[in-house]
Amino acid sequence: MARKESITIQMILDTAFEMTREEGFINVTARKVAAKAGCSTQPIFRVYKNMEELWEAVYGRAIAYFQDYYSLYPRTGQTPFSNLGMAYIAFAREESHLFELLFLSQSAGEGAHVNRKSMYEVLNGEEGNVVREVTAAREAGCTDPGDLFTKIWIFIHGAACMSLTGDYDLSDQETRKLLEDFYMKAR
Amino acid sequence: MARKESITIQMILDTAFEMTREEGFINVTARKVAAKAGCSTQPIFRVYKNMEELWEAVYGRAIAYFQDYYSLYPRTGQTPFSNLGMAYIAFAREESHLFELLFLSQSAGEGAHVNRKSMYEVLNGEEGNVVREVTAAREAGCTDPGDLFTKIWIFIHGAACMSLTGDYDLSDQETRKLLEDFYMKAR
DNA sequence: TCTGCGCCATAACACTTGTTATTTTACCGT
DNA sequence: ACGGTAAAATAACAAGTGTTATGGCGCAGA
Repeated sequence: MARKESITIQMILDTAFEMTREEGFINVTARKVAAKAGCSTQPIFRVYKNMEELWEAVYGRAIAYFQDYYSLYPRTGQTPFSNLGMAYIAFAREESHLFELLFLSQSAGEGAHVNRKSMYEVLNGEEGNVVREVTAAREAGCTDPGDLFTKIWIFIHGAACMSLTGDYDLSDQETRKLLEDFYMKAR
Repeated sequence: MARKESITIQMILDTAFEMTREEGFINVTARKVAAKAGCSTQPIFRVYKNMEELWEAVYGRAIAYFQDYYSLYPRTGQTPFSNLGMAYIAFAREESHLFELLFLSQSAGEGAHVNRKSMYEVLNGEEGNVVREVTAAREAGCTDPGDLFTKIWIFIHGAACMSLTGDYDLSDQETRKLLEDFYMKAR
């Protein structure tokens, strides 16, 4: 009946996502994606209405990528909080373009941006999680868990953003010590 | 001898800087600057070799702007650290585009980017400054001042970056309390 | 007043962007 | 084998970028 499709939506999304990882969101243009995928720009606009739709798909893929990254990151710290911090900071260092896209760009869509509140909810579903940790700390007569999580988030977000601009030079060991020390004092 | 200059380098730089403040660095193009300055693009390339040179001038102006902002910010806190934090966070909130340019963009030039170390040096020349504060804390038997400044910087930088994406909703009073509480525990 | 130099505006060039029209090409059903 | 049809390639359009060539025009010196 008709010609068989040779460039799938998966190939295009994979290519665009990989380019976002390596070169940053700003460099994901129709022609560059096409060149890297080894085709013309036409298949892109067959499977996506326009570039914005592709960018949104890349954004969704980035969220999933971070969740995988976080869940697979080795838990070497003594507390859920330090493990979260270690993973978050490492993600900013190793996947700076994805970190920028997810946690630093003021996105156009309303509920699209990943922030403190959405992270709190995500972590709530996790086993041995940070939220339970801060709640337990509250019952032990410490700070309000909401406040504590905010303080925690400010700190690890700060370190992560510094690592993004190359302004964070602490080793993993030093970071772990710093985080655990911070948690003990902050709660 | 010749026609008198009507568009000065000051007019162009002023316009470009104001556009960076309001619309962000990315929107500062030759034609847009010219339109806002009420002239053609020609005067721009008379006083600046190319756009990159103008952007560097804007960057320099942004640094000076931040220094003014910081030095004029009211000192309502009880410690130099909390005053630094209040000013830094307010700057990120009120001048988000300038903050992004100065503290979040990985600049091309080597020594151009403002970071923890350069801030440490700037603050060192200040009266009643943060550096002296952390040094005094050390003599009182507390943490190493370098470490303490790093911790301080991580925290205020984190809050500032959150405020950039609208993910920081604490009032000035709450912020001040948070910072002073953090400093007392961290040192 | 005139002349010439240099400022400024207009227009153009070369390039990149998203997007779309047109044409070629390959496949599946007949 | 052959047509039709959808996919893919080619090419084009409109808009926007930095930058440069061209030409008018206004002001200082004569």
